[in-house]
Amino acid sequence: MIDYTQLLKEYNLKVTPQRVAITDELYVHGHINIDELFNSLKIKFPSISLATIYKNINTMLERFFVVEVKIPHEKSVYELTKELHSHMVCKSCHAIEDIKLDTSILFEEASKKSHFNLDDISVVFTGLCEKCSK
Amino acid sequence: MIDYTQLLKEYNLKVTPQRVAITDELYVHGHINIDELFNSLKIKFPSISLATIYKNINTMLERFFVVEVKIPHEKSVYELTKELHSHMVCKSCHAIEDIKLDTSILFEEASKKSHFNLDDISVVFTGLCEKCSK
DNA sequence: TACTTAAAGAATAAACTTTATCCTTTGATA
DNA sequence: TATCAAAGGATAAAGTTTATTCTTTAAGTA
Repeated sequence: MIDYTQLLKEYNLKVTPQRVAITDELYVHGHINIDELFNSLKIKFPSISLATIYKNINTMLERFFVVEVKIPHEKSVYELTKELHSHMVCKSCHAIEDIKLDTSILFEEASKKSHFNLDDISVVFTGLCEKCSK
Repeated sequence: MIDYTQLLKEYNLKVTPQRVAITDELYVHGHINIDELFNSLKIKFPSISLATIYKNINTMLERFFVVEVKIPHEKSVYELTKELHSHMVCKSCHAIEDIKLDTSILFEEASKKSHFNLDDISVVFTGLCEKCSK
């Protein structure tokens, strides 16, 4: 497992074994929901409390160490903060993949057509992944 | 109030006063969450049950009469099904506005860059509305 | 227009999800 | 190594959503 000590410290998060494990799960899976995270962590920490998962995810959200991704018809998932990207979700197997796209044109179009002062965009595609397309 | 009888019937939804009122709220507000809907309906139907709101929203979702919109950092809102459009959310007053954009370029880019078979897109912008920008 | 029936509404309980509380343990700093 | 704020675990409490039961009603039909 990668050493996430430095990364956690950069976000002013005290380095605990549970947090390191959460970070690793997020890193390995890319996107994970609360239940999956709880079940994964229980392997390493059989006595871990669900409250610990919630508390950690919440403080990690506060510090912008992680980001919540809201997906149509799915439970929210969490991912490590990284540069702006979009998501694709498979309707069949529920796999989630990142994709880097140039959203600037859409951003400009929206800014021009509306009176909003926009500063962020969230794009989620739905469809079938390669495996499920066959 | 507009007569929503025909519209409800087209979606095979039995026409009840509560459903007409829900439809009207959705039409008037554009986007509304469960709490707001419950509180609005209580004015007309003081004895309405929260379960009625949930049951109706769920059957309306099943029949594709309404759609759930998931917005970063906000409660889910519901809207009447209409042609494809995007959303803008104000970080300050939480107002939500529809905007019609050409997402085909983005759609094509994602289809080309990935191995997903994409069929839907959800775009949500965040920023400040006109009033809150001042 | 009255009759019949499946579906909807209201009240309430139950299930599920998230947060709060309390006490113990531990990581970070000196 | 000692100190202390913060984190973890157990559990209760709060909040959200669904299920159950019974009553009422919309919609089709005679």
